[in-house]
Amino acid sequence: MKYLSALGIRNKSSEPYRWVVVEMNMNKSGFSAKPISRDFYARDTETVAMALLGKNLVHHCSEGMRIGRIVEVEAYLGPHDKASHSAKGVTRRNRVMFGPPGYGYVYLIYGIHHCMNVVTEAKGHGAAVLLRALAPVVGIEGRTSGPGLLCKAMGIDRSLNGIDLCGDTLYVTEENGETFSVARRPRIGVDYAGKWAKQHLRFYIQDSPHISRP
DNA sequence: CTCCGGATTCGT
DNA sequence: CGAATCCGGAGT
Repeated sequence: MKYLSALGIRNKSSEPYRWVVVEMNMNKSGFSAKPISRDFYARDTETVAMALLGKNLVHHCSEGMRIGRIVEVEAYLGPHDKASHSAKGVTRRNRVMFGPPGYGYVYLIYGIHHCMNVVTEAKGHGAAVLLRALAPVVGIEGRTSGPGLLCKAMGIDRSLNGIDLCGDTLYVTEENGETFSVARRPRIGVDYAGKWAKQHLRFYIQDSPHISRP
């Protein structure tokens, strides 16, 4: 059963509400928005990366529903991309990247932080898009700019590695927001990757105040 | 088994 | 700029 629902949103009690209209349906957690389809992910990785900008990431976790609008991502193209985890071939850690599209690849970095990716392209390709920053929408506490902080604010950790993003727990939804310009820059923290470090595979919403780095 | 370093963040 | 802190991947 589907509903159109208007959510009143404010991040601080001193701010006015703004209203967001979303298509929702019932699931085990109560209300949820509709996940985008697997076909969306089964495309060229740069295309998926840019298309993710402006969409909402939704997580129904034990503390309730959390939603953030995706404002910054990085594309990791496959085994030929020396900055990608998949450049080392299939391993225990990265095997989700080589699986079918539309699944979450979540790993621990520097022993402290989690990073969340969405798997793209056909099964076996080994590509993904890293989610780097969100704008808070619903249920978010703390900062959301930077891949580790994004995961912390959304309640995402390695227990969600391999999760089906076409399911009803963690997924991406359409958002009817304002139009925006997309900026391209080199990816962050991949200086070891030679010429691949120079490729402009980081995408973000121009002028968003929630970008992790300019 | 040991060793090295990382798609980061925070505090100095 | 260095510490935190753990695990994956490579080498012995």
